[in-house]
Amino acid sequence: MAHVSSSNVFIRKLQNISDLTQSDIAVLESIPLQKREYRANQDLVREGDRPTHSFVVLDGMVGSTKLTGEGKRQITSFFVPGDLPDLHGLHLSVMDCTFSPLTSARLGFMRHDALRAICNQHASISTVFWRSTLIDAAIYREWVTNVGRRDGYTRMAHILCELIVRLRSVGRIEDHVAELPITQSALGDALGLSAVHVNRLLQELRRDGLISTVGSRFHAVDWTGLVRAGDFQATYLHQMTEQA
Amino acid sequence: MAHVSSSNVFIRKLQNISDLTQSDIAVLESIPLQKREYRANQDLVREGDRPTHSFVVLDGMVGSTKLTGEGKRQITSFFVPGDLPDLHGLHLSVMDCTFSPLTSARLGFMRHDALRAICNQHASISTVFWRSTLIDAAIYREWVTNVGRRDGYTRMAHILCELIVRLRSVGRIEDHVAELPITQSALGDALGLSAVHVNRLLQELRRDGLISTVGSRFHAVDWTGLVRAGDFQATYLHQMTEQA
DNA sequence: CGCGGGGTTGAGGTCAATCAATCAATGTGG
DNA sequence: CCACATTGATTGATTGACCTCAACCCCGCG
Repeated sequence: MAHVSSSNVFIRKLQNISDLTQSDIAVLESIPLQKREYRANQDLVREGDRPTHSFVVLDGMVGSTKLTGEGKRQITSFFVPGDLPDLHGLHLSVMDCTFSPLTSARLGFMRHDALRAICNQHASISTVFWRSTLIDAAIYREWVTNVGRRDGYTRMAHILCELIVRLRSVGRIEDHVAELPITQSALGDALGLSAVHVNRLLQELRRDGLISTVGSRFHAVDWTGLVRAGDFQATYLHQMTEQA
Repeated sequence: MAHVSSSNVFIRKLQNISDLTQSDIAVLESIPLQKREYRANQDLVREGDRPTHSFVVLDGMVGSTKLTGEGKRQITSFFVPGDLPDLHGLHLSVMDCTFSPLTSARLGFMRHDALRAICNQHASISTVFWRSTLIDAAIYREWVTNVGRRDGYTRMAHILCELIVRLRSVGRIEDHVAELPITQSALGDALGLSAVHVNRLLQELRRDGLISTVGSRFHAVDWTGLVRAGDFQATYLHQMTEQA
């Protein structure tokens, strides 16, 4: 099940959100990547940390999480292969959230000083990185809306749509089948719902013929139905190639 | 009731989040500002638009809002004087949310091409702008958490704390009294709550001696109590000068 | 084999939504 | 200047979405 392009998934993602010249790509490929493997729930970067590296997701899924004073966890965003979850650390010295893998994951770490040097020398790359963080922000905005104003059923369908579109854009999906080995309780923490309720919502989505699951494989049986049920419009993902 | 520094509130805000050199400031001051007045709820920029300008809030409050398919409104963030709500338009061509003033407001519009030119010539200013958008993103993250995992009472206290800190950092607050002429239903749309419930929560906060209100003036009678009740830590605002 | 994590199910409780009135403040046209 | 409309705040009663608690099942694993 080895995927093509291990370190290149990151370039593929950036190509998805902007036009890169050949020389840009060459520069990006030259960035030294320190690769490491993680198991789920091993914290990568913690709230309060002052990291010296940012990382790219090569395989698996990562979540940015926050804990409330009451000890409840909120996942504020998912990150899929190609994403740069904590790129903002480049200009925000102290982390305001924790990053942890939601599945076993392979990550590539890049030194901040190397990234800064590249940004200074290559305005176009600086812009791409900026743009990447802006899309993250757009996703956060959508999540505020999702959690704040959509009911559980819609919310769940919405997040599945988002994941499927994002995974597809980096070639991690054939047809409408996504490999999502995340727990229902992680889904709950992302949606602001309890794990129990997540379970029932998934049953409802299955009953309505929108999805089917085998183990950790999610199949969007009725994609247009899922999109409709999830009140989902992909514009907030700001991809260059529009998804169906 | 005229405030000092009309167009300079924007520079003051940027100084709050980074070190600016005198020459940076001179450049920022040279940006042509087209000033305009708005009344509450007049849309400024709409979801789907491709704006050619970004704007700075000079007076009043602005919200970034989204509508769900069901017609429910979510405010995904508040913006106070000095803020650049749609600076992301510089690198994200099509807007994924609508900006509208929540109070009567005075705004200053800046041409994108002028901003891009400045970013190309002054790396430090480009970085400040980037950083500003990253802080917006950090606020969105906190809002996801607030809406997703805190109960109404805490949520309300939290947002009041955020507003007070942000307003204070641009000199819009004496003591702990904030002028917030926004409606309770706008507060509800920001918190993912109904206007009715907002009303009851405010009563509770008053009853508990945390705030008092006279018309649109919010007074944080017991600031530390409010901070505690709101589970509020200002680190996510990434201000250089730590607030008490 | 026993343990533990994750998924599933049922029952009961609660926070907050909805519906519906009332009231105050403001504005408007005749 | 007053009848009337409008907007926002407030209150009460009812409903419902989702939570919590608690059990049970399944499966992989030491």
